[in-house]
Amino acid sequence: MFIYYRIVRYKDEHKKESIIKATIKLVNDIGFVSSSVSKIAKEASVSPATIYIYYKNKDDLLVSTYIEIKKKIGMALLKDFDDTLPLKDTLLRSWKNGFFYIAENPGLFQFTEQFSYSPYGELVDKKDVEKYFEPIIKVLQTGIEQKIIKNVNFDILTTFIFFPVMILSNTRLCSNFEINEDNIETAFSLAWDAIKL
Amino acid sequence: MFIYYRIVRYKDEHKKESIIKATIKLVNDIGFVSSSVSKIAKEASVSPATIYIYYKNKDDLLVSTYIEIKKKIGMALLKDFDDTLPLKDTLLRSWKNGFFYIAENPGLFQFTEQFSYSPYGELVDKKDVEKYFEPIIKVLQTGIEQKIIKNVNFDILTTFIFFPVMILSNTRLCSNFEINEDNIETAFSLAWDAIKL
DNA sequence: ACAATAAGTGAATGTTCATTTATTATAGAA
DNA sequence: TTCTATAATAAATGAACATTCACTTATTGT
Repeated sequence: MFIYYRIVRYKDEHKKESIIKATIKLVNDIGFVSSSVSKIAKEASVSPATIYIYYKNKDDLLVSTYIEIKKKIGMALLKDFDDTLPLKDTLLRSWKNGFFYIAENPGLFQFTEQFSYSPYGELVDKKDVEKYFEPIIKVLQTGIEQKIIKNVNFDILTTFIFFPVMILSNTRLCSNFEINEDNIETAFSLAWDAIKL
Repeated sequence: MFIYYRIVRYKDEHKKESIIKATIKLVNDIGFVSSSVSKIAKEASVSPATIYIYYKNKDDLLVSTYIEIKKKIGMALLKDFDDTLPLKDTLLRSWKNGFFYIAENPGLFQFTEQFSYSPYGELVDKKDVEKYFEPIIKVLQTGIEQKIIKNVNFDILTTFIFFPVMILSNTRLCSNFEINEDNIETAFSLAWDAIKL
C-alpha cells in the first residue's frame, strides 16, 4: 500500500504578474525584435530560468501576455453592458468604454497592436480572443435582423463600427484626435451614419 | 603636377532590387524578429557584406524598403487621378486603385502593416511618406470647404475614408471580404455615408 | 595594357540569444 | 523537526546575431 503526498511550494502569482508586466513594458519600449528573455527577466527582477517555470518558452510568454490583455480589453468594453438599450446607445457605451480604457492603459493597447500585426498573431487561436467580444457581436447581428443597420458583409460592418476606436486611439496614427466625450461622440456619429439603414 | 582619375564600377541596381525583394519576402514569411541580415543576403544570393555597400546598416535597409513600398502604393492610389471629377468619384477611384493594387501585391502591403505598427515605424520621417498622398488629402480639404463633407477633425475623416481600405484589404483581419468591384462599392457607400454632409 | 578605384565577398569578430543543467532555498505535511 | 517536492536561480551551452576585415574581381579612362 502506498501513500502519496502532495507537498507543494506554490507558484508566486505576484511573480507571474511581474513577468507579464515586464514583458509589456519592454515590448512597448524597444519592440519585439530587441526584447530578449534575459532583458525581460532583468526588468522583472527574476532569473531568466524562472520564466521557464511559468511559461513553456518565449512564444508561450508572448502569446499568453497577448491573450491576457485581450481579455482585459474585452471586459472593459463590455462594462455596464445592457442590450435592452437601443442598439445605438449600446454601441456608443462600448465606444466610450473602449476609448477611456485604452487612454488609461496605452501600454496594453500598444502591445496588442504590435503583436497582432506581427507573425506572432498567427500563433493565437482566434476563438480564444473572440469569446471576450461575443455579446457585442451578437448585438450587431440583432441589429441587422431588426433592419436597424445595413445588411452587409460582417467584415464591412466591423470595419466601420469597431476599428475606428482602435485607429483613433492609436496616438501614432491619430496624433490630433483628443480623447474626450465630445470628440468620441462626433466620431461615433460618423460610424453610426455609416452602418445605419 | 597631378592627374586624378575618376574611374568607377557602377553599382548594380538589379542587385539592390533583389536585396529589397528578399527583405520583403523574408519579413513577410518569418517576421522582423527572425529576419537576419545573413538570411536576407542568402535569399538575395549575395554576401552579407554586400548589403552594407548599399545600406548603412540593417535599420537603414528596413526603413528604405518601407519608404520604397509606400511610394509605390501612393502612386498606385493616384493612378488616373483627376480632381475635376465630383469628389465622391475621385475618392471611389482611389479606393478601387488601392484595393486592386494591394490585392495584386499582398506582400508589399503586409510589410508596411507590420513595419508601421512596430518600433521601426518611429524611424521614418512622416513627411517622406505623406508627400506621396498629398493630392488626395487636398481633395478632402476642398470637400470640407465646399460643404460636401463633414467639417470634423481630420483624423476622424481619414479614419473613415482611408483606413477602411487598409482594414478590408488585410486578409488577417477580414477573411470574409472578397475584393471585387461590387464589394468595394458596397464598402465605399458606408464610408461615403459616414463623411458626407 | 595598365593604373586606379569601387563593387563584391567569405570568413572572422565579439556579443547576445533562447534554453538547459546543476544546485540551492523554501514551504508545508507528517 | 524532518522530509520531500517544487520554486528559484546562477552559470553554462551552442547557435545565431550584426557588423567588420582583408581580400579579390570587375570596369574603364588613359
